[in-house]
Amino acid sequence: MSKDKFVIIDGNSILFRAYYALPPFKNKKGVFTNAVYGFLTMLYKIIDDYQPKYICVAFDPDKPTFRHEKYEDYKAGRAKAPNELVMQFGMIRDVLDKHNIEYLEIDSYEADDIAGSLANKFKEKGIKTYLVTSDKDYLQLIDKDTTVILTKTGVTNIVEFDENKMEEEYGITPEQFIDLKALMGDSSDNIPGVYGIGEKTGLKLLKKYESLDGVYENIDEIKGKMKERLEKEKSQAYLSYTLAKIIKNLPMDYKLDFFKYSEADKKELLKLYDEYEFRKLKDRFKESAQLSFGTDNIKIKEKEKNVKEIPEGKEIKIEELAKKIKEKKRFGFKFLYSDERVYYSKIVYAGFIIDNDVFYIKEKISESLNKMKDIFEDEEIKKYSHHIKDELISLLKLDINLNGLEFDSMIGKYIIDPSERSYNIDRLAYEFLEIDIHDESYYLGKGKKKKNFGEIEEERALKYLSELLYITDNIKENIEKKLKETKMEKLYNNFELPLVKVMASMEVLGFKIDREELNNIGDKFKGKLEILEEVIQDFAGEEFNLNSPKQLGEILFDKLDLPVIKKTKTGFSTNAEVLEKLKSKHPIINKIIEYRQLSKLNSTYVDGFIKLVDENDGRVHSSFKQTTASTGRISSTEPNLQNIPVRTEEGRELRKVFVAESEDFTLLDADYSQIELRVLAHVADETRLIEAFENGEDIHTKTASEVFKVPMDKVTSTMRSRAKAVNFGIVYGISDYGLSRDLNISRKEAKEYIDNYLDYYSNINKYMKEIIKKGKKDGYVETVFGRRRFLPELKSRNYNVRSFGERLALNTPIQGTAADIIKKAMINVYERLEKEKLKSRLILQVHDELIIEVYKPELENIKNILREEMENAAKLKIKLAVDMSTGGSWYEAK
DNA sequence: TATTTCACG
DNA sequence: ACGTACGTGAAATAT
Repeated sequence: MSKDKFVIIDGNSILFRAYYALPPFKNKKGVFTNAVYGFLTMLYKIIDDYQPKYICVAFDPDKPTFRHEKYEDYKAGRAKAPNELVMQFGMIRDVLDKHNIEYLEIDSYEADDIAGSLANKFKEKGIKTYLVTSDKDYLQLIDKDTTVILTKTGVTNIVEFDENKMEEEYGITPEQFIDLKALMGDSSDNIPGVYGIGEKTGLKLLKKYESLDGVYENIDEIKGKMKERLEKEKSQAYLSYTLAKIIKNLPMDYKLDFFKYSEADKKELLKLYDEYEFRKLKDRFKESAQLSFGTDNIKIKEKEKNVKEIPEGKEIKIEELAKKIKEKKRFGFKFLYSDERVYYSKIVYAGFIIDNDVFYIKEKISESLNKMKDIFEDEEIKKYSHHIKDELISLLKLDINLNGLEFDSMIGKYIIDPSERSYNIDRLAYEFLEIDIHDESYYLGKGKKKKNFGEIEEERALKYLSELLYITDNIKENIEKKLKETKMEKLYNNFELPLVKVMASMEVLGFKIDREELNNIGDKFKGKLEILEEVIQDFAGEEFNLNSPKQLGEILFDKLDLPVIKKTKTGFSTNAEVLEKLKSKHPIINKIIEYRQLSKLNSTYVDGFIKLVDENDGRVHSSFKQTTASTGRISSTEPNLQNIPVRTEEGRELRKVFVAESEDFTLLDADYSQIELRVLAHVADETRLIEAFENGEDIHTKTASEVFKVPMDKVTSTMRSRAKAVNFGIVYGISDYGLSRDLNISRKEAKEYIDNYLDYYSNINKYMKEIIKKGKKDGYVETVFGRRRFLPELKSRNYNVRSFGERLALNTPIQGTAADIIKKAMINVYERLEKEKLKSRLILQVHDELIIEVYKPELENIKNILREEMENAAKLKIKLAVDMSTGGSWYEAK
């Protein structure tokens, strides 16, 4: 029989930790909820993992405690809890009430005294007590029936301390922990301790003399400065002891049963979580969802809570559907697919919504859609959907080129807030309509067992389809209104929506791969890897997995005893930077560097790629994502075509496998020259930089000349490359530390470069200060074209988080504006190729670079078009410049 | 699923 | 005293 468990949580400690560990999110009303959320995830984790029979939460009082009376500087210098956190102390009490969990607060004593006393009182009752906190002071309370659960990092990453673990970690008993505190003090509580004694020395003394008393009884054995200090600060040490000692005998008139954890008041709790917008936590208390389909019609709370059901879809004949659409001239639609990768899937169901009526087709879908070709292609008939890129792709495969795209709820919400984790329809339903629907994974499952829409009950699939269409239809107005209010209508209508078509087109077109060449390169890599592996294991004297950083670390730092440069949270760091520094220490290092590089190229770009070449056309059809990057960039997956190697010759070779379709075609590669620096010059209105660009000067040389204060013709190549790093750094939100690390120079030197730079480009200096101020004031920063990104990090009290926010504030308008510009260029190029009925096609974008597969007879024409559209995509204070080149492969065209 | 490493702009 | 360059995605190992 295992003992009943009693969990006591230090409410203040956990809330504090949660508040600082989590991003500062808030609900729609602007109330911060992060600490409450964090506390609850911890509470639920503890409940799930430990199944306690009894629970109590202890809080600190608002007023001074007996420790303040003993020592007036107790906790002095500690910053007052910010209001955003204080509010949450009240909120968590509400939540605990609804859970029927007891909490205690006792005048003039702290939460740890309550915890200590409770644990002590019930010790003899045959229960096991767990104290949950982020405060190490609690370790003194450990005994055979009392365990401390400490937060490690974040909120729910925890570690258990019992007597054994205590011995292991510190080599002292729990009681001795008080003596340790007396010696070393505690800066967070402003407990003084003895000056000059920290954890290491403290532990050493205790292992020798056992206790504070022991230290003083044997004070003559101790020598030198330490003895002096100990003698001088004796009273302070004993005061510290009293302050650090947790009270264990507060009168507690409670029966154990008082703390018994029973049912929560689900209804009330759900109401509260609705207000706080804790969607995930709600699941815990939802009445268990009816899995049998058909019976779980989701009720909708329309604004004024008149309950209404989502319309059920009706099967319809294509002719009838076409008729309805032609009358209405506007419809929403969505397909459900047989595969996650739409390009490779079949349409299982096609759903339509017209005037809130949902229809579907489930048979002969391709045939039916073909009959609607004229409707889909008619610019005058308006279409909308959620994530319509998928439908554009499957229609393109049927040779249907959709026109009249009016709205995409996924893109709309992305524009409103580009930093969301997901833009799934269930989230939008909740946010805009307060409707709870099941998400896709509810129907399909996830992970390895994930099904597709062809494998689940028809009724369930159709239900999801109806919900999706209904929601999309009904949030359209909300989203469009919001876009108007935030002045992002133009960005949405002129950039994002038309871009969807371009993305779909690139995806369907794909990029031709020379498989033979790819295999050859792969064989070459694999041959070299085998040899390297042997050599390395020879050096190591044993066989081990070279791909395991853990095993490699053990070989390098344990076995070969090389100096440890850096540690990760799990062990030794063995990354390229570290290896670079170890190069001279052992011949194995160079081989490992080489192995790493080749192995990366081989696994990611050879083996990974071969799997993704389409058997039918020999091309890779990467999937482009328009709602992933918070800055407005697009991204590419399966395969990622935006990170094909180029920086090393060995990697660059891989670009030889990216070829034009046939002898009749060639590749045209065009990239913007220094687009981010040009954008910087524009937004900062930095005349000196603008002039440098206008004069066609080499921008890095120019920067070097100013930073190092030498004439342009005296700039060395080292100076230029360092200046280049400064230029990049400025765009990223520079710090002397980052620059010094990057250039392998001292921090002082790095700071000098930056100061010189900002001194010369004074408007950039001004801009940097202003954009941060603006971001703080408005809560967001924006690009030249009005794309916004919210930066709650700027208001964080955590220095690191705040600094991160400041760098984002600097970088986002620059990276984002550049993204806006190339998006516009893509749209214009695409539309021109279409309008002029050219055979050449835009097939790829890599952030500042476009690749067109050109029909050779059109080459000169295309070059002109591309240059024209790219250079005129935006009118900045500086002209945009484009470099172009052509070739049969990407390798040659660069 | 998280962590580490490394490919790109 | 602290601990940082901005934005992504994929593969491999460890948990």
